[in-house]
Amino acid sequence: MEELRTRLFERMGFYRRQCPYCKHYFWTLDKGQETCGDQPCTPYLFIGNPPGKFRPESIRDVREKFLNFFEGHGHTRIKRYPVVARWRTDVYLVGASIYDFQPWVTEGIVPPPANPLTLSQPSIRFTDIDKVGRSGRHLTGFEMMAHHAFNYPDKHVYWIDETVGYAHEFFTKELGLRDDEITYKENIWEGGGNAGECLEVLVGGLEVATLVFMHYRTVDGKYVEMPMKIVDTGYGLERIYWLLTGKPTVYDAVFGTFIEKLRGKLGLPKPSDEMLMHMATYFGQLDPEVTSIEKAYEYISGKVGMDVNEVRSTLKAQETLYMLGDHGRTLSWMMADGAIPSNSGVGYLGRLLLRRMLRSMYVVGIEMPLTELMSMELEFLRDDYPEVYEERQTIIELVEIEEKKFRELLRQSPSIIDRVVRDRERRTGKRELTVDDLVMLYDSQGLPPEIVREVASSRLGLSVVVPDDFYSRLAAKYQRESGEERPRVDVNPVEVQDLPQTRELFYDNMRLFQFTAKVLRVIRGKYVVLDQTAFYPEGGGQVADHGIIRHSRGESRVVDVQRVGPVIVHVIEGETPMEDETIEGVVDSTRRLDLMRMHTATHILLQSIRRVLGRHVWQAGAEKNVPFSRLDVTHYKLPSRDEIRKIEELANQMVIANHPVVIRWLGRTEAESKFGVYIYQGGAVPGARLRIVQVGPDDSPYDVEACGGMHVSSTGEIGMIKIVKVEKIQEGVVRFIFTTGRHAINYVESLEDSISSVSELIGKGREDVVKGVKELIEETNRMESRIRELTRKAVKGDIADAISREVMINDTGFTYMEYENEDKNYIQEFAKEYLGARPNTVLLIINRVGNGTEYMVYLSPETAKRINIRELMTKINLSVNGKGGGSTTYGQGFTQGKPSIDPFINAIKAVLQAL
RNA sequence: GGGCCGGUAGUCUAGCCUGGAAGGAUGCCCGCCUUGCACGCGGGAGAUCCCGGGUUCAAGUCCCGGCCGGUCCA
Repeated sequence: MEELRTRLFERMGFYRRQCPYCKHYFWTLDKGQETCGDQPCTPYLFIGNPPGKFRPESIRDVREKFLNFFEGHGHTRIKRYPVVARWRTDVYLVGASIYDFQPWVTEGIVPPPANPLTLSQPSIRFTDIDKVGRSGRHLTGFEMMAHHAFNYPDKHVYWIDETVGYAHEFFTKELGLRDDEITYKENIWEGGGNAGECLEVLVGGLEVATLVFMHYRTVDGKYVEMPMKIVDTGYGLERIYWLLTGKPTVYDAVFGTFIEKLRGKLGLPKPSDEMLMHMATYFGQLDPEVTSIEKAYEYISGKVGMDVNEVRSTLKAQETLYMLGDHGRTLSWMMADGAIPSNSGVGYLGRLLLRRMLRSMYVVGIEMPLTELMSMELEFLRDDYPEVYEERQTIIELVEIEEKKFRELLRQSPSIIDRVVRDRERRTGKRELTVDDLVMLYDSQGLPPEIVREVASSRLGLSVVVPDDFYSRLAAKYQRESGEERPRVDVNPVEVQDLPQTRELFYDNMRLFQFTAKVLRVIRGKYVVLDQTAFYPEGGGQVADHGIIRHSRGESRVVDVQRVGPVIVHVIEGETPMEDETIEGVVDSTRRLDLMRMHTATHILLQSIRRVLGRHVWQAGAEKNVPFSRLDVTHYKLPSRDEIRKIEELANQMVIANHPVVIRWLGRTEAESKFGVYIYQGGAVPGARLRIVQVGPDDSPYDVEACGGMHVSSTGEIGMIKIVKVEKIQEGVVRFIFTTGRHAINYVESLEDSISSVSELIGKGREDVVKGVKELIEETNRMESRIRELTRKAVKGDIADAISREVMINDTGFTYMEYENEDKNYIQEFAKEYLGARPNTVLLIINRVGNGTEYMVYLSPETAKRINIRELMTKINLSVNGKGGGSTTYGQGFTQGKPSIDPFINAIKAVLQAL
């Protein structure tokens, strides 16, 4: 790596040194400085002794100071992006400000919203989640303040000299630090397929900013110079604020008032600043793994001269408070952006945070409901993130649902654990829980080992050893790569890669249903590629067009249309056209117009759902098909009947209003800044220019999305939007099945038909069907109880019958009943009653079914002590050539044909006589 | 997207490994006790054992498929 010499360093006379510990080179004005100034080589120097002259009253002061400074230096301030990265397919969350511009801006395909620009981007990283609350400086959520400059070959903005100059000026002039308090450490930065040299800005042992000079692409592990040179800086807002306050930890600086308020409510002990300082330096420098926590407590206990147990309990509680502050904020950010806790996707990351919070609260014994804690957190966040506070109702409701699930899990945990213990005991004879059991409990039930240990010892008197590396053992279980997507059509891209891109006539005219084209290729007599087509290929959730292709040999039916590489492939049935000939294509226009109605209706419906249910609603998938379409959205519970009605009303108001549907192509950056990332409902859309579909007039559009689909030109064409069914397809995702136009009419008519049929069947007028069905059900109930009564009478009659036949053999009674196709339940009831009345009797029941005979023998428990029913059954089996067996009081067998009852009777009598 | 666990009266749950008449708790109904209520005691009703197929003389239990719920990981 080349040394990063800049004008600033030369002008001011910085020294370049190498750190003896980490071997990194660094620049400093402090002649006596030996180490690089970063953890773990240099201890914190600022705690209790903040550098600089600027003393911010709140974190907002720092943010404003930064943004104002760069605005004053020719940067345009832009709005922050959401934390949920819907414009990207490769990540769920924004982890840095540069994520906002990847890959389209960084690849040079679209221009940035401004150049240079500055912003403060809330970012989320889960990589150091285990250290949050403990290390004193790690957070899952932080704001990355940044200034970016995008240098093109033909347009240079600025590069290293200016960037380092700005940084130094900001820290010295704005924050009032001394020149020699700042160290610049050289390093290499890599990520997201790009790389570049970087300078880490260190103050008082803390990294407060990173200045990245991105100008390589990583290809096969090698660096390839790229045409663009990007200044990618990241200033840690929370860290800088921490530095300027000199508080023991970043959490005290950022979440201080929240934590103290919470501590007050919970009545938890407050650790001394000295304790916190030792904790922060210890954990800060050693970057400990989970295993060395106990040592840390001993070390701190020695340092402050306090009992280790007291230190442990105080600091554990403190860690939890810290972690709650951080996780709560990250969770609020995510949920306000529509990440609903669930078992998959970005929702799982939300649940992970929630579960961690609940688990820690349980371990420390905090009994406050998480909803209450989150309400406090949201009040705390109110001034900095008003847009998050806006969504508090949804957030609290989501937390409540997850908390309920957790409590339910806790409630059931004793019986779940008990079952596993007994299972283990049966298998190995030992009353214990192995590590495998703990893994299984966590993996399949979500029961964390901390809770299992607690429950096992208090409820089952079992001590459980949880290994220190529990969670990493678990991680080892999951090392597998994901499968790739299966192609939708059996044509390999290689087979068509030499062909020119198919001209897409449907984008020129969405109502072009007849066209002529040249056949470029026919593959295996089944797949046809044309030079141009009006057939819409499956995409954006809209299914493919159908129709016919007329050619010299006759007609082919088009049954599917798919994109393969640069071309559109028509899947045909029937006669095959010849290559190079000119054909006539005819799109099934009725079907296509139906699909256009469905597609525009999907946009209207999505917007209506969002307006009724809330801004957390995002499209999670859709299929526009006939006769029914479906739209999956993120929502945390099944909408009520009332909400569904409101959605339907709102959607149909748009239909009736007959608004125009405007389609235009816009540059990506322009579209984003005009309409926001809401436009990415169908997922990330590639390309520099986006096809923007706007429903409603320009002055007040109802819905705007980036979409490649086919649409009607005014909403009135849809005719009607009818929601057919609403179901929860997975945690956090609700599916709306709906229909439009003539299919909606058909649907309503079929409902009418059903009502008519019911009305006819029950012989009541259409207005009285509900009442009529109610009456029928009541009638059925009455009849059921009547049947029960009659059965009881029949049983009594049969009992009398059987008693009259009963004989005594060796002081034991014997009798029998013979039935034809009798109900098993009836036989059981009879036998139960009979033996209740006459316990000393052996009861034989024969039931003739189909072309065979079932035979049953019943004994009371008393009689069963004298007679072994299995032996008895064996004898009967032999005498009638049947099969059967039984338990102690009940035997059951079956034989083909219908032998007389005598062999059954004789076999039993023989056994009784032999007693 | 993948793995694992589960589905038994209105509710909660045992039984499943090792097939043999589906048990308990709670709630409900009736009675006793009580001035009344609560408690207590006695009795009663309440289950297509998620659905479908298979194996078996016999399936809640074993096997296969599906549906639904939970959970962990990506």
